[in-house]
Amino acid sequence: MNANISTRLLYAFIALDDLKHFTRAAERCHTSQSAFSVMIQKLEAAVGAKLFERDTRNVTLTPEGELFAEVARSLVSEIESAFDDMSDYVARRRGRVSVAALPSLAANGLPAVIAEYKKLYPGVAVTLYDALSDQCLSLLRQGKVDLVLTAPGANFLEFDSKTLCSDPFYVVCRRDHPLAKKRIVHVNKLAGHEIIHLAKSSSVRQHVDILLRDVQTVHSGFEVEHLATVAGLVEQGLGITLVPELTLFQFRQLDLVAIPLDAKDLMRPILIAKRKGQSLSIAAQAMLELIEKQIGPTGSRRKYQNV
Amino acid sequence: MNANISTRLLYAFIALDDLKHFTRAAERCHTSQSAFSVMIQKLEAAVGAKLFERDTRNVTLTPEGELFAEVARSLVSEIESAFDDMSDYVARRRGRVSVAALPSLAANGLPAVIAEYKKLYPGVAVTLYDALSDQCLSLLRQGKVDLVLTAPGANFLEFDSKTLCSDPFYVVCRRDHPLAKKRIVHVNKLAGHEIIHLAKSSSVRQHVDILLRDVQTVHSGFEVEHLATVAGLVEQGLGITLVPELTLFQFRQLDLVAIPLDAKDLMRPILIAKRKGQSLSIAAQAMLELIEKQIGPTGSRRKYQNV
DNA sequence: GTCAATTACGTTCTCCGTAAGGATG
DNA sequence: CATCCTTACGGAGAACGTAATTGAC
Repeated sequence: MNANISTRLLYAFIALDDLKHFTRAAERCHTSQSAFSVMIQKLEAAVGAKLFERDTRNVTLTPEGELFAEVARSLVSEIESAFDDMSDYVARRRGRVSVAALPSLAANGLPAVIAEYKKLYPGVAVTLYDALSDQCLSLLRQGKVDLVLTAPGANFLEFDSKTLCSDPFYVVCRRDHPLAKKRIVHVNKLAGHEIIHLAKSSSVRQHVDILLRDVQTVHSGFEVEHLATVAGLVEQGLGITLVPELTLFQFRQLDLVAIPLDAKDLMRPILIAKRKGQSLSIAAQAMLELIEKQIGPTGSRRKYQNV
Repeated sequence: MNANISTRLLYAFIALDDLKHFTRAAERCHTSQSAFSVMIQKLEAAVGAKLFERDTRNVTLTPEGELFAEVARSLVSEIESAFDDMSDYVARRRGRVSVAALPSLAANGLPAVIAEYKKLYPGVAVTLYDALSDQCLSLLRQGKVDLVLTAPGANFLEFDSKTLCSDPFYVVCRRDHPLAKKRIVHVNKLAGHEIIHLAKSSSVRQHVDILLRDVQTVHSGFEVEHLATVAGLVEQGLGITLVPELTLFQFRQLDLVAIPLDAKDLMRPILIAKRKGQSLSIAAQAMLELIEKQIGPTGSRRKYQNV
């Protein structure tokens, strides 16, 4: 008794059980009647028992056939539902994607992408974490998220990553500030100005420090955690600040001006990362592709220029 | 996505999931590694998704692969248990046989057969009905029993039947009866004797009437239902009786003598019958064969001669 | 350079369909 | 004699194994 059954045999059996007629059952199975006859014989050999009592007139189940009929029908339905299930995942009718992103990206670029994604694949559950870079990467390491959008820190070799876009820096100041009228500001022009900083741990600050390495600016004494705080401080005229484009939304509503910084070579790269050597689920792959398409390397400056 | 999967593919998948190594998994599946590689590709095509992430060093499941792993393992275990189940039936380790028989056969020949059967196939449940011929056949018609052991009545063409043995008639009388000393009695010698009869509806009586068609016997006036009653009456010297060999056990214990009747051509045939055009279960087939072997046409006279 | 999966390719074998055979009512 | 399952047989396609190739460490 060799249990190497294919689903075709099970379908053949069920067809014959339903129709009790070789010729018609063969038709249902899209095969010739002789081939069908052989298939039934094969199945009987595999099972080790005669399953149908047949002469040229009648086809009936043997007692073992009746037993097998239950088995076969339940197996087929299990197989079908299993495959339907798989097919749902493959077709992204079901599934799950988890993305972690820096708050700036989570608030700014991603919602549109996620909205589009949900429109395309309404059955897929999308989870979004907004967290600082380290936390994002920790989530990725733990397998809690499929994708991470962040600015590069140390140890990026641990992951498969790809630059999505480069986030250029802007000077943000009050409308009545001397710089406010400029169309573009060179880094050197920042000398002597009071700068409101973010905390040293932030990735933005690290870039700013590099930008201002050779410029003699004045430290305002403020090192705050949140951009909203920075915005408040700037609005009160306590200084100006340097932030990447993707965070400019934090300064909207206020009477502030954002001026592109002329330091094209020193932009904050935005990376998308996934676990190394581990492939993405089909749902996650689709998310990755959509993110790459929508937050590609092109066109981001234009979009967010007006604060 | 074509769901025509064979169990071999599932086993291949599971082997690779277990071993994470094509070469070793191929060995477990008794196939070459190249064939195995193709099998996995086939499975992936059938499922419609890449199931393993592999390079020459590492083999890991993709997210879809993990999903499929659950599916595959559960399917395989279902298939295996289903086939094991069938195989139990085929090997008569499990099953059910129901037999209906005339009380004389149920009490006499069958218990030994059933005991032997239970010894051979302890897992098969055996049910025995002892009933009169009509009831037996009714049970068979309803499908409540697989086999019937009875003496032929009308309408036996309705069933597939086969003569098992012929049940010769005996004269039963008291030890002090004139016939008691005979080694064999010819029908003619019964003339003038008082006969205790069974009811007209019994198959035994119908045969007796034929036997005695041309013999002038005296009717004792008794027409009773049960052989035990006949036995009691005979023991009290109220007459003699004619019964087939298989009922003689009813007269044991009593001080009676059974003498073979010299009427070889007029024996009660015992038939075994099953439903027409419906094959027996494997368990029932085995029972039929055992019955034929043990209650065959030979040797029955010897066995029951001494009352 | 070695180990391991994939691809190439020729052989074998299985499977299918046409057609003949045989049984049944 | 008509129906319809089984068997026979030849060809097409699939699967397999050997061996060459590619790729990773």
